[in-house]
Amino acid sequence: MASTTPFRSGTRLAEIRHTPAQVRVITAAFGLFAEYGVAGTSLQMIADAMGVTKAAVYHQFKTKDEIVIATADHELVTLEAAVENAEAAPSRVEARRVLLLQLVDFSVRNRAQVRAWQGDPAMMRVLAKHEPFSGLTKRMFALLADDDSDTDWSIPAAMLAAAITAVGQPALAALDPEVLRQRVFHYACRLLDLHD
Amino acid sequence: MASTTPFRSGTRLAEIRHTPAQVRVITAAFGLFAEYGVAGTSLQMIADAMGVTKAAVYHQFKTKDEIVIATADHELVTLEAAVENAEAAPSRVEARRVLLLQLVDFSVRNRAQVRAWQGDPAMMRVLAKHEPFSGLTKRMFALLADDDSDTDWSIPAAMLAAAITAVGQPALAALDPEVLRQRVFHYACRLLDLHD
DNA sequence: GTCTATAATGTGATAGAC
DNA sequence: GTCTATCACATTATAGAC
Repeated sequence: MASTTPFRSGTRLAEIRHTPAQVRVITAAFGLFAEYGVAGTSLQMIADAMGVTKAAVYHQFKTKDEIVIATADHELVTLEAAVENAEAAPSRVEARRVLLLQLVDFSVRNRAQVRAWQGDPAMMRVLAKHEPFSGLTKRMFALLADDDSDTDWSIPAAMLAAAITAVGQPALAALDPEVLRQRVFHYACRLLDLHD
Repeated sequence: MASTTPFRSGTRLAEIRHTPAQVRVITAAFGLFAEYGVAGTSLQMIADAMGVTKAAVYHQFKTKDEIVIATADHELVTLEAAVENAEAAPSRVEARRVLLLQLVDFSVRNRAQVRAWQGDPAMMRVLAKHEPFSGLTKRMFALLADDDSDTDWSIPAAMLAAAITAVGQPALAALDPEVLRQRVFHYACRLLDLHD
């Protein structure tokens, strides 16, 4: 039976079990969400992309919202690992550096998906009610704002998050990933007044 | 620089005639687009927000895409004015400064709308095929990149555009507009290595 | 300009056969 | 797990009355 789960501070680990069939739905759905938005993606489009019928998709997830949450959880695993790496850093300055590097790396590797992920109202509506997401956001914010000064970090943090996801813009699609990684990291450091 | 401005080749002025009834549709639609996204907003929702029926909305615009384009044009008038003000500046440094100030001011005044405007895939799909928008984007980019160095401005320009629209994030909703304006401008200048 | 009525299609979702 | 078939409802869109 389910005894008291060893989750630390209410934040559940995003290590959720998904069957291979569910992962296929998640992969197809996430790509379509990035291209057409959550509201602009129908179950029929997901089924067509997988080469199956709507009912087959419904056998894996009971509702469309469950698919949205599952795609989010699937990505949150990577973000959670990045945050945990940063939290394990020896100093606060180093922790910020590690977090930034990993956020940039994560965004560059996903590009368009990351941009849609934070821009879509329908996606944000479900993520706002999703504890693992809000918990991760708080931990990231704490890492960024944890310094001696009495600066209000809410504005630069919000601008940083938005600026990093700019890697998904069509105008930058042709750029080499390594160049993009380095230069986005450089400008992100400048935004936060860090040395890179 | 201001003397050589007869360059309106193909770029139509966004002074498009809209009847009062059409403006009422545009206003209602744009608010809903910001909250639910374009794909997540139905004609029924627009009609309900206006207190009329669907057919009354259809009488003003033949298709949903026409409503999307009309809302864009309605906002582009303000952006166009900002670009023209910047282009009329006496120097390149001053032109950039004027453009930045007006972009920030415009974004703060609209907040959530601006964020949805550039984040929604459905909105971007119609704007990409819309010449007045791509023309304005090119003129803004030219103002930002117009300097002596051989720097590639595509990355910081994309990050800047995204960072400015961060003013629409829910976490910053409670902040005083004037504070938001000043601090976003400050960080935007830092991103571009300008003095503010 | 706004209404009622309706067409044609797409939507999320369910039931039951294989 | 996937399929066919179907449901109730919402969607874009049209036609014609007031």
